[in-house]
Order: sequence, then structure tokens, then C-alpha cells
Amino acid sequence: MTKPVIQPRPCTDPDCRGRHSPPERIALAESICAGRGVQLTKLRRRVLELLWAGDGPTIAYQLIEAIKLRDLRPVGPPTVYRALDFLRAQGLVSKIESLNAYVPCVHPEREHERLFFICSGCRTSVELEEPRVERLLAEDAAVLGFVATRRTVEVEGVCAQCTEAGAG
Amino acid sequence: MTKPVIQPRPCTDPDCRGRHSPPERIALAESICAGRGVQLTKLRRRVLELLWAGDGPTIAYQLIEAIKLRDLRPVGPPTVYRALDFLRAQGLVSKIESLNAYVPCVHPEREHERLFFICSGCRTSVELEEPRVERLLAEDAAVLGFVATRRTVEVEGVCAQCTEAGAG
DNA sequence: TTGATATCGTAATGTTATAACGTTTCCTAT
DNA sequence: ATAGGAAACGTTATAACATTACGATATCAA
Repeated sequence: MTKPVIQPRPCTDPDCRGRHSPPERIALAESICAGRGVQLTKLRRRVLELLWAGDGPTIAYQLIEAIKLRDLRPVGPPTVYRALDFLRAQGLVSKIESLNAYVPCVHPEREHERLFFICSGCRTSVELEEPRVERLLAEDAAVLGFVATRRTVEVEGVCAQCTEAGAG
Repeated sequence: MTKPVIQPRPCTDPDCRGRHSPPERIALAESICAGRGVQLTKLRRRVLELLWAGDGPTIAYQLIEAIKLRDLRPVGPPTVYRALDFLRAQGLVSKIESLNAYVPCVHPEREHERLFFICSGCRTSVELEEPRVERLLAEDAAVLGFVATRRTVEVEGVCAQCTEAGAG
């Protein structure tokens, strides 16, 4: 009885809204790291799994707690922050600056900048690719003679569900 | 002998790049607050002055130190954070989320979202209004049924001067 | 197996921000 | 003028987020 092998699968739906199976996305991360010759170690993988398991942006100290619970061993902040740094460098995780929290990237296989809609009601976030925003920012950067290395685009507000719930 | 009165003056140059006299911008802040019936108290004004005096994004604890030096009295973090909260609420100051630092808004008289280009070389930032980005984000929000309350758009990189200096 | 490099553990500490509660200031109605 | 109330501020403590520094372990090529 062999376990079914989970195949990473590039997503071609620009409007998928992040609806992917976490195991499939982890498998994709594995294959991306393998392809780059970098190591998705047990710890790094665990952190990525926990981010996928969370139902919204997760703060570093939640990850520390979760690892303690799940792996029955204590880990210090540097351990988790190092893993996060690695995952961010590989484009597998983004930091939501306005929350000091971290989210798994839905489409690490696409090398795009991401923007986030963050609901202050249910504390979830939606990742979006917006080539048009990217293009405008690149244009402005060019006018300024500015060489961009990182973009942060975050929109805070209330999502459709929470608006309905609040109104109903 | 009367002091010359500094008149606040709306800026009509969309590409002014923030070249304004701080005293003039403080006077503008005064008049905006007066118009809204809110108080730009001595402390709040001092914080705003210090932000204008800084040559780039300023962190809260720098403000605490600066007030100690300048006004010869100790102030606690809550005092400064409250002043910053007020100034942000009035649109006179923005927080740069990716630096945890604060900058005075160049054009508080215009009710626009701002985006920032932040140079990691000289630690300065340039504020820009980008109605086109605003529009795209509004569009995306509409598609998601998302009611936006705050936008954070920050581009990190190296400015033209620093690029030249580094290359030369 | 050895040396080099990457990764991880651990203690301490640094940095950023807020809670809680008391005091002062200032306006308004009398 | 003065009592009541709201807004602003002061102060202590602490919470929340992140890094430094250094040693231990694991991994891999030669």
C-alpha cells in the first residue's frame, strides 16, 4: 500500500484566490528548493506547514508556540526567524509589514510581486498578483532613477463576508 | 517689529518631490487642524517639527530622545506614540511600515493615498501620490467586495544619488 | 576522515509599542 | 469664579517583535 504521491502543479488560474491544497503547495516548495539546490530542511518545512495550517497571517511567536506543541521541543525566536528569512528569500513566504505577521505565498512558482488585502474582521488575508500595479511602480521608479528591490503593497479593510456578517 | 507671518500655501505641483519649507508645512498643519476643530497642541506640534527636521523616516524612540534634548524634559513612549497617532489620524504623518518609522506628509492638504520610495543607501524616502495605483487597488477591492480603510505602498531600493555614488 | 560550510540551539538582549491608571489642562455651563 | 467633564498628558510597567553572539551539530565534498 503506497501513499499517493502529491504532485506539485503550477497554477494557471490568475483568479484562483489562493484555493490550493497545502500539501500540494508544500510539495511544490520542495521541488522549487530542490531545483535551486537549497535545502528545505525539516524545520523550514515545519514552519511552512504551520503557515499553511494557520487561517491567516501568523506571527513569529505563534510559530514558536506551535512548534513547541507539535514537536514537543522548545525553539527560540532566532530559530524561527531564520527559517522565515530563508522562506522569504526563496519567495515561499511573505511578511505582512502592517501586521508583523507572515503568510505562505500561494504562487511561489510565479515570480511576481504580491499584494495583500487584509481583513481586520476575520484577520485573514488574500494574496493577489497585480502586474498593472507592478508596472506603474516600475514606471515611477524609472522616473525617479530609483532601483527597486522590494515592494510592499497592503490594503487593510473589511472583506465581503465580514461586511455581510456585520450588516446582517 | 513683527515677525513675518508664514502663510500656508496649497501646493499645485504634482511633481514637487516634497520640496517645501518645513515652517510653511507646519503652518499648513495648524490651519488644517484649526479648520477641523482639533488641537495641534505644543507636544503634537513639536513631534511634527522634529519629523520635518529629520532628514528621513524617524523612529519613535528618536523622537523621545530629541524631545528630551530639545525641551529638557523626559517623555515616555506613550506620549510620543499618542502624538503620532493623532498626527496620522489627521493625515499629517505617515508610518513607513517596512521601517517602523514615521515621516511628515508633504501634502496633507490633498486627500490622497501616498506611496513611498525608500532608499536603503541614504535612508531617505520620497513621497508620491499615485492616483493610478489608487484606482487599481480600488478596482481590485471592488472585485473582492473588500472595503478598504488603509493602503500601504512602499518600494524599497536605492535612489538615483546613491546609485551614482556607489557606481562612481 | 577531515575540513569547510550550512544549519540549528540557547541565552541574553535590543527594539518597537501598548496597557493601565493617575494628573493636568482647558472648555463650558452656570 | 467655579464646578463638572472631556481631552490631553505623565509615568510605570510590560507586552510584542526581533537580533546578536556564540557554541554545537549536521552535511557534504575531497
